[in-house]
Amino acid sequence: MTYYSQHAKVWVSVDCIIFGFDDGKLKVLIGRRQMDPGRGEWSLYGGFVAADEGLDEAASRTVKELTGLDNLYMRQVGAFGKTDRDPGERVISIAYYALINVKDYNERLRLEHGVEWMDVNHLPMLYSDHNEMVCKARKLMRQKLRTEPVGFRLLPNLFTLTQLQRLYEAVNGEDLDKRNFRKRIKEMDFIEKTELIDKSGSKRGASLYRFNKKAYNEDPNFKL
Amino acid sequence: MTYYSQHAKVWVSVDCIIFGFDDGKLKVLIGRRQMDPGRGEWSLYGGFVAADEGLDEAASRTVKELTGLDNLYMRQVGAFGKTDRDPGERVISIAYYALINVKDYNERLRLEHGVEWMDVNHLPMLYSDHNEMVCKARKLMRQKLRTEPVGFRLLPNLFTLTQLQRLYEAVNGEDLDKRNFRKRIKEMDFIEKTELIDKSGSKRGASLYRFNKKAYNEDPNFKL
DNA sequence: TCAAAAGTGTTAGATTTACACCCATGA
DNA sequence: TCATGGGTGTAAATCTAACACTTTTGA
Repeated sequence: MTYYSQHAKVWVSVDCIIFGFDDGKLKVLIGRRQMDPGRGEWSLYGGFVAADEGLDEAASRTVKELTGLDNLYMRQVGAFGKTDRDPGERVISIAYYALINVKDYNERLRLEHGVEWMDVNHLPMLYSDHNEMVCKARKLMRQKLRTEPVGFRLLPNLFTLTQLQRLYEAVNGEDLDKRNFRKRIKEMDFIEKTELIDKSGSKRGASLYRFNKKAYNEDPNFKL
Repeated sequence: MTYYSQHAKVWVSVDCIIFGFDDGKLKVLIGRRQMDPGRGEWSLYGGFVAADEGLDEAASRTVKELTGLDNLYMRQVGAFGKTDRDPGERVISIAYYALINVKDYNERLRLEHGVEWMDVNHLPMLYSDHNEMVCKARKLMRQKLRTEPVGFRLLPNLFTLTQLQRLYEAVNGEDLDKRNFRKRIKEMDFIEKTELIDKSGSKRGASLYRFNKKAYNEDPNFKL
């Protein structure tokens, strides 16, 4: 006790970079900060870590509070701890990113919290070091999407190959060749074609696919 | 103020995974914990983050305290914050890894602190979640070494190609083909051959090379 | 003289990239 | 009937991986 107590305690918060994919663009949920300091500035959504709560827990709770969604794909981005990062007090913040399907986010709930989806390529200045957090989150997320099949978390359960391709284009910031892309998809047996057709995106209609997690676990050979 | 003060404060520490390369093996500095709880257990070296100190700063200070070394290559591994990770009190710890040349570490100083180099593949059980920290640090470090020329930080300024190859073999955990390895090195103009010969490793002697940082910045094409 | 590490090119196979046309349908 | 997005294969180029012998020298 004495050993600990000679040192200072600080506040620790979590900040969440919630990624969504809509209109062919990678987006992030941001809102106007409701409290001082920094009231009115664009900001990520965050919250304090409670005394009896782990960091991952705090992040999940915070995202659920905002979106009502559970069991999301979330990963830690890192700890941000410059002494002057918060203009009010010393607060160390642990950033997390989450992947959600924008359609799963209830519109009313979104408006209640006053947050909106903003194109990650055209973000305004954010409160404190939040732009840095988004930047690092993007890098990690991109790397993850290349090597693990988590991109599906940004799409509906059923999706077309064009949707999937657009997603990867948005994340990597470069166009992909349609034939090469589809060739690679065909090699991954856990991306299953269904009998269903989506007619919303074209007159002809496109086959809907789904990600089969079980099949992936049996033969996890993913690379994009 | 009131906004902050309704939340709990916690202790925040840093823990350092200090990597070295010796005897063909990747090693980590660990020592017996000198304080309760966990006195006597194998542990990483760490310290508390002071109120007026950033996280990176705290990590650098801690490593300097242990090794006397400055300006090391250091990167954050992440925040570890399970509520019960520290048996005494709630402490959130931010892990950092550092790369040092073992020859730069003064032996007397090492003994004074009672730490030793241990093969990263044969670590004992460590205090709290320190094994996890090492594991994550290794992953990040390996990824970094593949894509950026930072491996040199684990070697003397002048090194032979065999030394460099052994380093990469130790980090990646697999043997490399000598000819292919040297072919790749030759393509990178910032790895410069000097006129000097090292006779310590063989009768014939091997050319010594050096990393030219300036040349790298002008044409940063690294891949191993 | 021989053991031990240094140094050096070529080739087959695998992977990656570039590229253009027909199809089905609703408006 | 035509505009729109869906769907399909091949060939060249590049990259990767496998492989063995000669050199130097101190012991």
